[in-house]
Amino acid sequence: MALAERTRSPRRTELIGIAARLFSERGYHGTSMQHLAEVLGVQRGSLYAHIGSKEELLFEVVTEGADRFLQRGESALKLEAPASERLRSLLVGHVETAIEHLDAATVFLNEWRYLSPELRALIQDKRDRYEAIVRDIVTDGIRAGEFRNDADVRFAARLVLSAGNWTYTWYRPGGELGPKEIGERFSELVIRGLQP
Amino acid sequence: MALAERTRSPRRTELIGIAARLFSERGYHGTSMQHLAEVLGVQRGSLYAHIGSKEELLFEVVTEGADRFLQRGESALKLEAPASERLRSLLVGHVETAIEHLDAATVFLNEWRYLSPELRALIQDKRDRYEAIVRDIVTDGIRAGEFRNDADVRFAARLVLSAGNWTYTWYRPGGELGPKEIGERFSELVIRGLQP
DNA sequence: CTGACCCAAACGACCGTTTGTTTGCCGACC
DNA sequence: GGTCGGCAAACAAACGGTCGTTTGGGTCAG
Repeated sequence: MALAERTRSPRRTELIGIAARLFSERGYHGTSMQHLAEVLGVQRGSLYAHIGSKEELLFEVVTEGADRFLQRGESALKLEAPASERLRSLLVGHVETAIEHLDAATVFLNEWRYLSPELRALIQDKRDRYEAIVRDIVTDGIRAGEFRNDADVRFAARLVLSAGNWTYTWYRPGGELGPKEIGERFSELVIRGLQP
Repeated sequence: MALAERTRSPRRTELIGIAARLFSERGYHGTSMQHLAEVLGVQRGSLYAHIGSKEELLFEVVTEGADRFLQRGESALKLEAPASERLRSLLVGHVETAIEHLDAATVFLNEWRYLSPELRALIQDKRDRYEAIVRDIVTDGIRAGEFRNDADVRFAARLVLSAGNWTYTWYRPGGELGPKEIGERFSELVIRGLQP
């Protein structure tokens, strides 16, 4: 059976969701097919009716995480607004994505390196595209005079990504601040740092 | 043999160094005793002459990483200087530590969660102390009027930690910029963001 | 001759994956 | 309306291999 046909199976989708949770909690190598099967309520051999391999499962989860970030990033880039506003939108979207899909985001950020070289390259490509989006926005801001023209674009972009990507390590649901507030505060600090 | 006695054995130290490298490259669960033994040039059972368990090895590496950060942080806190200068010193020291001991730092940041609850609590304590140091410096800066008094201390501290902690994911030795330059640029951006 | 160091072998458990078979449900046809 | 083919889903069992760890005996330098 081709992968594309299996993709729509509800049972398969359910399994991917379970994998996202367990991989984020115990790590990819720390999660066995046995663990996954127990949560799904099935024998471990039965999982192979829905997936081709354990790695395929990791790839699905990582891709899901990557695509969410990329989608949000691209819509922030396309906004008709000043660069600082687009940067704010991107950072808020980033934090929201990371928090609303905490499991997939955690696996995307932590476990993608355990993919085989071929699959990892596909993800690396999406990471590169995302980082390019951030750099483009910062560059626009410098050109428009919104940001200091001596700002180092690559460092500014990395500060933004660092702030967003570390969130999943300390955020726990039910805190006093929602995703949006967190993103707003981060972006305010970062944008102030970039202003002339 | 007590743990304290074994600690000074050169062979054991060598093993811990190998563990730092392999755990950082392949993850804790992705590294087997077999892998470690091969690099040391020994049968895997022989490793147990030097350590009590695989987890003890992880604990040693994580502790090494944690202590390095904590030591640098404490010396930055004690500096006789304005808060902005101490914050700069801390961030530079953080990045330097992360880069100079990239393996131990990576394991400390990534793999500590796989420790058993008892050992993990010991590390969590060090993490808390480190975060408290950052918060203290920011609070001092606000009190002294160096930083905006509407700055959110916890968010500022987290931005600093995020910037520092994400470094290991993208830094590769031999780049154009050294650890010190990287730390300086980050701290400049952050401190600007905090100024009134 | 004492320790530090290591080997060879084995322990039971678990790993990811494959196989052949069974189950229960579906729409199609008599 | 009843029966039957087909099919997705799951089972039980086994594959060869690896896991972390223990044991007992050997080697060799101080």
